[in-house]
Amino acid sequence: MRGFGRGTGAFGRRWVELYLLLLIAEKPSHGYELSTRLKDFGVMIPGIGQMGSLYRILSTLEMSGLVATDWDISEGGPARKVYKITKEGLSFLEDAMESVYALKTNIEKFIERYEALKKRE
Amino acid sequence: MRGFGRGTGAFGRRWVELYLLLLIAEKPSHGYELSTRLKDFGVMIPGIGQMGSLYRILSTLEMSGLVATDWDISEGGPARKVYKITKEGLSFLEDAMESVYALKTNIEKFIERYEALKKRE
DNA sequence: GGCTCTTATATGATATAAGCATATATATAA
DNA sequence: TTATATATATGCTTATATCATATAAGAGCC
Repeated sequence: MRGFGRGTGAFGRRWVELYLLLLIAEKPSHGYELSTRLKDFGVMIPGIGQMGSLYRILSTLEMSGLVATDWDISEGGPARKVYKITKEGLSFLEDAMESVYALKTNIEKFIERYEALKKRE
Repeated sequence: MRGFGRGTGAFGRRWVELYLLLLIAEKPSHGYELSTRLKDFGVMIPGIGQMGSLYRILSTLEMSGLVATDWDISEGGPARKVYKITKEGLSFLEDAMESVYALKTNIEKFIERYEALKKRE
């Protein structure tokens, strides 16, 4: 059993997809930039330790029509594939927020119960 | 891409392990009972839709020494494999709480940023 | 020019986990 | 005797995560 919050298995794939959708909705970005913006959230996310996974997740988002892409060659250096949110992506995110709120409640319940357990000892 | 909070991919495996450790720490239980106690948390958890996955996760917890088991044949009906937390399990849970608190902060940040995005539109 | 570093995207191979079906078995209720 | 609830467990297939590697542009250095 591996640890938590140390880059392996901290979240599930679905959550990473939501994080990416939010980041892209805030501002269109390319994959490499998204990896650094993800780190700013402060909790390690699975499949992101290695860039390969991130690109694969972005591909699935693109294939399912939640994001669209443009190649940006204006900056010099290697070409950048810039992801932007679609209407479908925004409404998917909106629908998914229900689960995010539920998760928050859930985590709070978890903490509450853990602390009750601690007191009991 | 499948949905969230509908039994598929809502959490990661590592979180399920934590939930199970907390439940078992609160009260020793057998697998079948744990599946119903998990549902009481209100958010669907991956690998738990089907009982098979739950038993496999419990096996890994047992193999790694975080829980110990006893067979209970006192109640009638099929024998029950009762899981109880070990010292190692408790200290693992304690260490992991750091990640749980971080997740809470993280989710709050997510919600905050989503709501800021909504206002901007 | 050749060397290394950072930025940037992507795929191959393998290990782990999730999801679905199924097997086994005891007791109770209809 | 048939069905239902309880109870544990494994086989198989697909999906995901992890690790390694390939490709390539530009920048800085010597």
